Amino acid sequence: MSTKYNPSIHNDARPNVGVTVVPFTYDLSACDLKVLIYRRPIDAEVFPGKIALPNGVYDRRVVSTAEEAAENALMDKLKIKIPHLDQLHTFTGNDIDPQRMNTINIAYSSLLRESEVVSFNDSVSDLEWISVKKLLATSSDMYAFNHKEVLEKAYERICSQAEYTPLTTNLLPKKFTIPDFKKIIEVLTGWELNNSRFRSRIKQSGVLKEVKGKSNDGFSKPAQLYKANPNYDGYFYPKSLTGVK
Amino acid sequence: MSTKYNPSIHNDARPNVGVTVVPFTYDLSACDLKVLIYRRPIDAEVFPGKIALPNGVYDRRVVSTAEEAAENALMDKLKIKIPHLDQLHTFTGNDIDPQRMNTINIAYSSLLRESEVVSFNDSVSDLEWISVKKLLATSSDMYAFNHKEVLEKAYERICSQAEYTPLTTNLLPKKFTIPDFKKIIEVLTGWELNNSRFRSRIKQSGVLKEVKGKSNDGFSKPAQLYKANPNYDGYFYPKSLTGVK
DNA sequence: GTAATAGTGTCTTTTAGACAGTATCGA
DNA sequence: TCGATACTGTCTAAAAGACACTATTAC
Repeated sequence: MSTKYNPSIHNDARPNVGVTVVPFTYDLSACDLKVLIYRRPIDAEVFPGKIALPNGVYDRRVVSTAEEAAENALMDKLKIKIPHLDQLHTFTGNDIDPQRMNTINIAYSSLLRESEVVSFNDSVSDLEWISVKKLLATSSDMYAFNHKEVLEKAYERICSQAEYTPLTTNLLPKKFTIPDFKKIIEVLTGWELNNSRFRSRIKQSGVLKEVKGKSNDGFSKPAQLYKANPNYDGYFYPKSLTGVK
Repeated sequence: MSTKYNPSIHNDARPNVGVTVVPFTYDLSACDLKVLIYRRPIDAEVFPGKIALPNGVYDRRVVSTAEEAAENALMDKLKIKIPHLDQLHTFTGNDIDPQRMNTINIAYSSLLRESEVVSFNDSVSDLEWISVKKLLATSSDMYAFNHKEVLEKAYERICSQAEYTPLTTNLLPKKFTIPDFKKIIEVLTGWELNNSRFRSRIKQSGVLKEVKGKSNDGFSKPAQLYKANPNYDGYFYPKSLTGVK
């Protein structure tokens, strides 16, 4: 690292670098977490027809950060400009690419609101929002690259974060109800939450802010709308998010 | 990523890739977290004389994973074979290297036992174990590359993990006392822990295993020795590690 | 004996858990 | 009115917090 930069000397040492994005959204009516995948073209030279997550090459002539490369990969698929991106993990090794290139794969997860992305479902035929639970039941050789491993890690992370951060509010509409918020945590953690506890914790912590308006599903009591408190920093009621029994 | 691998075509796109390791140890008698740094040579072409963390180039001809490159970087400095490595973050951009090369820096933290590394303190003159708190008070232009940023992130992570995982046991001797364990958590979190609570949690959780023998400092009651329970998985008493007042 | 730190017990306060009960909508 | 879900209150159980007390070492 201390030698002067000389492209012709250094190029040969350099590994192939790519980015992968795991775009999540949450289907509020089905209470199900979904991920965006595409099918590799039938005539692709590697992994034809396999399931893949949005990805791209990190080309230093085109981008200057990996976040930029990840944004471009999402943009390619969804035409979304400023997605919420979290760096997940950097995978390295010879077994990511079938040609056994020594590859570096910088993976991101992205939490998206259903309303912002769902319209693209039908228009592009190789794209699909698919239930994460269903997809994870699929054998890893149905996936391109190491994408099952990436998805597993991203899913594990999001479920774990649902326990102690309000990050999942990024998957809900901007205005949502407490039952919505409660439900998504229950879905991701597998717990059943105590209702009155949950509500008092929200009040105490200030994690949500009440906004004007009520939900109305047309056949039960309307619920107060809230938004995520943008100034809230830190854990979401550290630990008291324990389940019923 | 779908095009066949051809080095001559792809090389030009590839960024410079390096690894950085943040090696931590804990000075039990001073109750102080330390980090291993070296001074860049005076005649180095970049950052001469600056403070740097162990680092190295990721050369795809030499290593096949980033972990391997990180192990080599530590090995260079400390002759340690199998260090405990955690992937921290991957930094990317044009501002890591002064020549404004587009660089990818995969950073790791490493938790080391004092007994295993301290002997190298004196032998190599450009190496130094230095108090993290003191070092972080130093302006970022005393550091090489983005190494202050890397150190800050690693320190933040280790302090946060001290709250809810038993990871800090990797910084203690293999056999240690409950007061030792309590103290390191107090130092890293800045809390003062309730003694009887702390002990009952350790019993309940099974995070430690009692071993034969007692400590003896020569002037107070000897304390029972414990080791980290290798089968313990998950959080260390999720969240009940709250402080005194 | 004292100083010093290890380790336990016990009481009070806080928080979680269970669940009954009230509120507000559509039909 | 009823069915459905939102929301509140109250009692009990469990865990945290404060702190006094006992234990074991060197001197």
